[in-house]
Amino acid sequence: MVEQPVERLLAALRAGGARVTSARRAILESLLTLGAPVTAERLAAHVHRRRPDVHQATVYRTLERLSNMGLVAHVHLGHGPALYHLAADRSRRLVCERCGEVIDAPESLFSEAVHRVDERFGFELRLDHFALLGRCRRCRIGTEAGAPS
Amino acid sequence: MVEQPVERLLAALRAGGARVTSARRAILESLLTLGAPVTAERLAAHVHRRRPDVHQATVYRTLERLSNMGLVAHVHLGHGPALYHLAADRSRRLVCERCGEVIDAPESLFSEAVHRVDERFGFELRLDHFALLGRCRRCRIGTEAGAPS
DNA sequence: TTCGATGCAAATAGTTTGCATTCTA
DNA sequence: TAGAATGCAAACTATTTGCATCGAA
Repeated sequence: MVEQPVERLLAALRAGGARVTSARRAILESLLTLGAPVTAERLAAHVHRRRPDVHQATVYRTLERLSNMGLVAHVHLGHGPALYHLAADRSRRLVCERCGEVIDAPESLFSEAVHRVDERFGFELRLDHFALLGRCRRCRIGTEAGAPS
Repeated sequence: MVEQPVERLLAALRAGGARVTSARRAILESLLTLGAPVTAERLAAHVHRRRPDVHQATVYRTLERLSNMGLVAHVHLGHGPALYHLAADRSRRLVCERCGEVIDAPESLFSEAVHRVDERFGFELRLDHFALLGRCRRCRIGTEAGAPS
């Protein structure tokens, strides 16, 4: 939404041993401008408007690189494409499997469950990796049958 | 593992208005025999051993039908294929994103979080739809960097 | 005897990869 | 100027679909 420190991200890239290219700059600018979790395709389309030469494959490769460096993260929605967002974003995404609405829920709602799983199984739950699916307020009313996907 | 009431599942199918075919019988028998969450491919391979004529597409269509009827459910592991299992199984799967180990955790561990999400957002969380990713006891030791997928 | 189910092949969606070329550090 | 990053096309994986045929109810 608002202009953000692209330079900080680029510096982090460089610090991590990666190279700062114009394609990566454009991709990060778009990611910041869009401001919300986006599919690789939507991100690529946005980048394309200014830089038609930047290929989809580069977007994927850049997102992978950024993921490995911990700068961006992605969640899977099941059948659809993954959603990418800046890793600084600590909220959990509740996604309605019916209408697609995305709700940002604070991490803290799940901290107890995460703790219990750790205690019981020694398993470190990472809820940021996947979307948390379910039904939003509107969709759970009057729709008992026929769960998709 | 052990022999199970295939007939009960077939009866449920019939009761739901679906037809009982030899392909569906074979698929359900395999699903019961395998006894654990399986990919469509692995299930199809198992079915193939006895019934080489049953096509992959039929396995997918049958799984979809069974899902719609609530008899089976599936979880997504991210990049890989979905895992299908009998819906009667109420446990949640913790999947190590590093070594792939699958841990069955009781639903109850998450009931509080589910409740809180409901209270706060009116959102009905369905944790059975996705695998819960993280790191198992072994893998979280000595591996701080480089989270895959 | 009528639709639902199937087999087959082909299409599709999303993502990855090989390779020659380009550009950053 | 070495090696990382890119563009492009092609491969790939998981899944879906169109269509003619078959078979359960």
